[in-house]
Amino acid sequence: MSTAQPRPGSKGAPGHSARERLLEAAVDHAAHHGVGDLSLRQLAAALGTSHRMLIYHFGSKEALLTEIVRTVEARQRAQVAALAEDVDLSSPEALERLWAHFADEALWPWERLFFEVYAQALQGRRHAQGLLEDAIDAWLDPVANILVAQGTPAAHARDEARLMLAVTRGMLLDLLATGDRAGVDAAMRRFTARWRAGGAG
Amino acid sequence: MSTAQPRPGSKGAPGHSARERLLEAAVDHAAHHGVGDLSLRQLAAALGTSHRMLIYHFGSKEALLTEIVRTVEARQRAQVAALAEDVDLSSPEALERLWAHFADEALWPWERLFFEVYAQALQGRRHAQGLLEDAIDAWLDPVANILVAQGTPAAHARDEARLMLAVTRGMLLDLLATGDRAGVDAAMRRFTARWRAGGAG
DNA sequence: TCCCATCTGTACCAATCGGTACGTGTACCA
DNA sequence: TGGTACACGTACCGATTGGTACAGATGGGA
Repeated sequence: MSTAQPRPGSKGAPGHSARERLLEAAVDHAAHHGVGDLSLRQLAAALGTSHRMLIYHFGSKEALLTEIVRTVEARQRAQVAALAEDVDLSSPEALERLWAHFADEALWPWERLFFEVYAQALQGRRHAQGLLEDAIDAWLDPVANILVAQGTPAAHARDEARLMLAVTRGMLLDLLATGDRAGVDAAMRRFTARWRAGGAG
Repeated sequence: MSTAQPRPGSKGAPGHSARERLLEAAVDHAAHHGVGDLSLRQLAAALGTSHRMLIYHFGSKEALLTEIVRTVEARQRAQVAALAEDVDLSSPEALERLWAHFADEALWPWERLFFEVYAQALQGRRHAQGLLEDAIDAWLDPVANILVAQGTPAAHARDEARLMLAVTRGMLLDLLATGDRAGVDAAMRRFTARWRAGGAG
């Protein structure tokens, strides 16, 4: 059964190859159903293909999971870069604006997936290690730059960035568990207000 | 359909029943090997028994996992209660003392397990839901009490507790991923120092 | 002594898993 | 026209899974 998708075998459009279409759909499925109890057959059925095709295009389940993790990671990084351009970093409300972005309910499936893969990586699962390596380090410089633009002395910027990262992720864990946006926002305000008052220390 | 569940505790020594001994060993095994790819046979082999016994004592794999989660949760809560008694809450170094406790490498396996189960709960896994319900709420009052003893106005205590919880968990995520105790401690110091300076706001 | 409840292991079951063998259809190139 | 490389599905494989059937222990009360 061929779907109504564009050229299945066209070599001229590598950006829309069958493999890339499958990967995109697989990542989306992973975001909404998790990756912990994923089987090739279930995934293939959800994508309208057979598990044989997943093996064919990705080699193995492990390789497919690795690719999914890499894709999620790349999207996250692209998002940070985009945010750094969209938001006026020197604005006093920049931090609130950034938090409002990450707390948006539309991103929850992706954040759930992030924490799930993160936890799997902490337990030594091979396919998740890629995310673990960059989970902290890749964020420190971009966040530090934002903080410097906010007036933080460069000498403390990386420590402050590490703190900011921890606060954001801890708050997201709370938000995803409770769904209590108002309560989490109130707690976050305690942090940003104090940060702005004594940030130059 | 359903096997006849043996009611535990009918014996005279419930504290040392075979079931409790198995559960304790299973929890310990879960802390060191994770719970994501756990099979009854592998677990039974590690505990020196057969998977038949795990089914016999706990009814099903799902029920065993639920019990493991409940045990981990109970231990955590007992730990908080013990800490609140051990540490002089009005001491200026109380927060540092508490953080030093949670950051201790001996607890890392338990914290890895906590985050793994937490993430599974966020993905809807039934056996993990118990932990999710109390992951935030059960901690707010104890932590708020500590903060009040530190001088935080009661009006802000719960918001501050929520923030403190998020910072601690975010920092633990960093620590478990990087193992960089010094770096994480430095970031944490940025938080506690500012908290002490402007905590009464 | 017999009985019954608790506990444990062996052998087995159907289901599902990741992965493979093999045949087919199709688009492009010569 | 024939060839070839890719894309795809059906049917199957051995291994492993959670769970069950059943047979043996063991020990305390009658």
